[in-house]
Amino acid sequence: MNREVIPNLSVDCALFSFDGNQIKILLRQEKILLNGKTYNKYKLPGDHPFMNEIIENTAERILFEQTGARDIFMKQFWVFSSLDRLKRNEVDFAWIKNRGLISERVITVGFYSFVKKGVMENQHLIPEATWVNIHDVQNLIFDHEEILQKAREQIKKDIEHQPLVFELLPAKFTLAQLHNIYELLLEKKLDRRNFRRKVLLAMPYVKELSEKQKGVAHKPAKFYAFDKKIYDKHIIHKTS
Amino acid sequence: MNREVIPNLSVDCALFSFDGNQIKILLRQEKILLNGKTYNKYKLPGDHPFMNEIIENTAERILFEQTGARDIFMKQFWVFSSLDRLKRNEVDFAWIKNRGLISERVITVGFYSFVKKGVMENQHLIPEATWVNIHDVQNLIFDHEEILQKAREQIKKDIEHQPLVFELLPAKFTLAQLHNIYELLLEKKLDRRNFRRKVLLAMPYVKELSEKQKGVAHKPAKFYAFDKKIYDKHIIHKTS
DNA sequence: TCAAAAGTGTTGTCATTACACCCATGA
DNA sequence: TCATGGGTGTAATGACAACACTTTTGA
Repeated sequence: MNREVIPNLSVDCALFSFDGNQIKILLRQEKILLNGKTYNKYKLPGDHPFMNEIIENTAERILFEQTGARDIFMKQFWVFSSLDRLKRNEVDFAWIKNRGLISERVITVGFYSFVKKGVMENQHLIPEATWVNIHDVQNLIFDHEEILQKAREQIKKDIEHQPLVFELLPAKFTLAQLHNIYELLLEKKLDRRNFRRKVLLAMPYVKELSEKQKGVAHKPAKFYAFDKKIYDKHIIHKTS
Repeated sequence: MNREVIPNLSVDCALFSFDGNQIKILLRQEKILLNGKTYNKYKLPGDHPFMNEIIENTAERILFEQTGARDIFMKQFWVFSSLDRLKRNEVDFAWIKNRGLISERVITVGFYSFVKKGVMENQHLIPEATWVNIHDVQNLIFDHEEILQKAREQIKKDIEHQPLVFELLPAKFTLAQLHNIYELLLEKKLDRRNFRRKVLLAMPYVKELSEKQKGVAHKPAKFYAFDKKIYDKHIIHKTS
């Protein structure tokens, strides 16, 4: 592969995961040297596309490099082209200069992506990468706060119409987990009973399994699974 | 302004208009010379961003250059980065070479935009630009067919939640025109009575005017107008 | 008086909301 | 036996779909 990169374009990935209770974001911890002082900043993983690489592959490559996992769900959602996005802050700009300035003008394509906790546990996260609870995110470099915010807004829209949340859940999950994820991503309360009914009636592709939770100090919940085949059939039916 | 451009990035604009009956797309007619023959192709207007220009301004500049109009509504909707997008066809690639090859690899950001017919009529369209009925679009260069298609899909989603169609209508319009636009953009029939009721009840920002149509050989329709102030108030109320 | 589009109401169905109690389990 | 979260049903309301006739105008 041709390793020459496109200097004025990059891809940044907001990678989301769900640990059973909370939404987590993958951030890279960056120690930045400036005038003899070290600053700690966090950064969404990103990179420049190679000259002969489509941006979806760039995103895939970034995610693989950070997590060791492939076939992670992802979607481009916005292009950020502000003129000063790398230079709003002296410390941030030092990050660029310290790694050898490619260009002062980089337009970036934001991707958001979802990874299952189980997939992550089988892989080796690189040392600089850390999962941060979405409510504890701070100290982001460049315009990465804005990128993350925009990702969250886009996700709110997208999950209403597409079965994306299953990318965050293990193959077997309980309705309480599903409920929890929707509440966290949409940032609003959903009535538990109405939610269950809606899933069971309006999402025939969420299939009940025979298995139940074990070892919990309350009535064990049934497990469910997302059935892609039923989903595809269902959707073709809906849009025709 | 620094006129150096970003070589590997471009902006392409799918500009929509409504002539009262049909949706039109602005295309540039391109005569391409290859091996002594001339080929006719159509192209969405596009250009490279300047090195110190945000892509939204690039889109604005493109629209102004083509139509002479400013303050046209627009929105970025997707990034197209396929490796062969400029080279799928020998004739298309000749277009690039004939104007001085900047780069064989150009990733493009698609914008869609809406312009009112009235605005256009006060301006001077450049000679190469022509309004083509959306159903008659053919012979597009590069991947512009795909870009246009994706724009139309995005528009279908966006107009369900945002008052974008008013950007296509004159300040005064009839409900029949509004109905017509929705049917054309959504590519489906909408019951006329239900549509009217929904507009009148669910869109309080579509205000009835006292004026009526004149000189039509049937019962004259009332004019309506989009009231942005009421819309803004209404929306703040809805999302809070 | 005709053609053409504007304008208007009702009814049935379905989706959404609000809301409270019993169940199964491990500690 | 208690604490914990799982699981269930009903009634009221609102949104949406289907559907046909009368009105106003210019020709």
